Amino acid sequence: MLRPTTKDLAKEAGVSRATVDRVLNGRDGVKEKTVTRVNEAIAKLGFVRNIQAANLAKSQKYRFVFALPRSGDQFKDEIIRHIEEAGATFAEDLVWCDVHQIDENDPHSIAAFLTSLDPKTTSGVAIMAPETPQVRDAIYRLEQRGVAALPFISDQTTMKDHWVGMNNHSAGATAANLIGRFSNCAGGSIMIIAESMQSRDSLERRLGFDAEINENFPNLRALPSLETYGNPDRAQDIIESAFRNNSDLVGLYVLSSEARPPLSVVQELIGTTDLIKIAHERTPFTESALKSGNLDGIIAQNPGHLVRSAVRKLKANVDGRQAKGSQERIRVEVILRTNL
Amino acid sequence: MLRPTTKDLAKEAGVSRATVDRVLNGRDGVKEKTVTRVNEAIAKLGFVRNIQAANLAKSQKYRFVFALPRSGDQFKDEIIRHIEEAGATFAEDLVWCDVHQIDENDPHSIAAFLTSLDPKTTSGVAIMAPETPQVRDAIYRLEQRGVAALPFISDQTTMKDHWVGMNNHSAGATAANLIGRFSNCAGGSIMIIAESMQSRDSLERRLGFDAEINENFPNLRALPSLETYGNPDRAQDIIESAFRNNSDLVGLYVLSSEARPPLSVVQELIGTTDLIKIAHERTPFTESALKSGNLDGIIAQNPGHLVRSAVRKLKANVDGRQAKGSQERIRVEVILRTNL
DNA sequence: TTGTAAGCGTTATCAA
DNA sequence: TTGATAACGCTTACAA
Repeated sequence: MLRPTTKDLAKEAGVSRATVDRVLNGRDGVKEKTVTRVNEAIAKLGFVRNIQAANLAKSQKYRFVFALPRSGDQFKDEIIRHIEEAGATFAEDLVWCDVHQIDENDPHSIAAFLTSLDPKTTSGVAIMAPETPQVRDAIYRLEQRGVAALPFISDQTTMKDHWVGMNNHSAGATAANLIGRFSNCAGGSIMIIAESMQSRDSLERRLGFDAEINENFPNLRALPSLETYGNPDRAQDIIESAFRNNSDLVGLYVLSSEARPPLSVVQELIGTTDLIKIAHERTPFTESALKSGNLDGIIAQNPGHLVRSAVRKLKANVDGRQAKGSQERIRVEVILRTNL
Repeated sequence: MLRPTTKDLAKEAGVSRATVDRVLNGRDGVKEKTVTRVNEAIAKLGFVRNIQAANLAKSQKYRFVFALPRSGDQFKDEIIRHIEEAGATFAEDLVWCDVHQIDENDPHSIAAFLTSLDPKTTSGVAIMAPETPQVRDAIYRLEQRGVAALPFISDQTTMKDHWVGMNNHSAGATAANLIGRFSNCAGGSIMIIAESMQSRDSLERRLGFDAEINENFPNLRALPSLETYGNPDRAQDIIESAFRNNSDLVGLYVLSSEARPPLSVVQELIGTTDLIKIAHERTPFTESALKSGNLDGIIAQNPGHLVRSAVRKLKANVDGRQAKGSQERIRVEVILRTNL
């Protein structure tokens, strides 16, 4: 039942523990033949290294920075809250988490920030920012310098599936599915409100939404996306005019992560209504809207899970491991009044 | 940035590290005054013990047993699969997981098994079994002997909120909510199929279901629960007769964790239909039923999360810690065709 | 290219 | 009631 140690490996391979360590960590300056012998011993004994002991010896500590947009509302607050909570949870693994605010619309300043990170003090960064050439390059250079980088919530195409966040296509499709099924017998049009359609996330949600509507709900029609650009006056104007011009509305989909600003406008404009309303992310606002019947469903990604998954992935990266499979998939959660 | 160590504590309190260790671990044979001094030093320096180093020194290993019912179908298989996966994930924390099958309907044999567990080889047990006096007592004695015990999926009232599983009242209510909203304009009755209504879990789901229907869907009527007792012939009979006697059916709720047996019977009896069907737990069967339109929604608890949460809670218990809050809440998940 | 020996932060076994 | 001292499994100077 006792796992073999480096001592056992050393004996088996007829070398010292220092040499075993060199092989285990891929350091060079070891004869090819010795490497082979050690590797054979590893295979033969079924050696699994004790990471905790290794960390103890190295006095390894991890400091991770979460780079989040300075703008934002309650969803951002939730994320920050969970970063703090994760800091407490992972403290025993010698992990520290910090939040750094970035200007999401200023790629140069983001790149400058990433460039300024010192591998000596920072083990990794989780980055929530839209994809731009500057940021993409900065991430690349960061990893060259030995700082782990991980796209967070906002996708970066270059990183393939190395990122943390939910499948936005599926999220949009699920919003459409809910509106379609909840409206059942009725036909009509659906208003879609976004902060901006510039980001990949928004596009994917919209694509998923349209695909689902077109495929399964022929009597529903998704209107063009209204973009608020985070401007309350503009939001007021375009939403009001959309209500005027569409008398057959049956549903409303708030596609952006921060649901409060647009939904407040809507609530003020039309008050209670039997319009079916779906929004993203669980926050104090969406939660209470759900309870009061002002919202029919929330499509959410679990903020705690997002943060912990990011920490585990960054840590695995630093340790030179692969993060474990199914745990890291971020679910597209459906939250209704009954499963708050 | 460096955390204080026992060495710092010893210096601060003017004692040796051995004494610090005694105080930290609540061992006795230390003068009251010394204890106070060490505790003051802990508070003053903000000492946080390094569990990894402690485990290394103790050569601490954790062996957890999952006691699962021998009967069961695909949901049980999913659980077992995730126990194996968790075994791999937690291997680096020196955690081993084993599965042991129990006869869920034979409380004496369950109690005997629990009694047979040796604290030397077993750190804790996660128990999935209905509550009975015998099991309750065995759990109590188990904990006296220093083996951590944790009700798993099946609730045990005596353990208060020390268990792992979803809120079954909320789960039932969510099933009702979905059927209610999906059926929208239609009124009628809802068939409810359970394996048995003996267990607390079933009762709570049923209570939640009824509460939601009564409160929010006055035009719907939940029929008495059909109990299959896990017997295919009986299932066939009672389901067939229920279909005969209720011409106004609009929905069907399979309340038990294993949905395949009853749903297979239903599929054979009525084929495709526009009856709204909701079942529990994500398995290959329910997944494919959702895809093919034979099922409208799944109410699920994430099996991987269940297992990992159990491991973390047992481990925290062994370490004499409290498990961390929000991470351990098992969500009532709603799974639709679009967010599989 | 390899080995020796000290050290990481805790616990355990003695002896005092 | 306390304190030395040696582990635990691994890394890391420094020496050979």
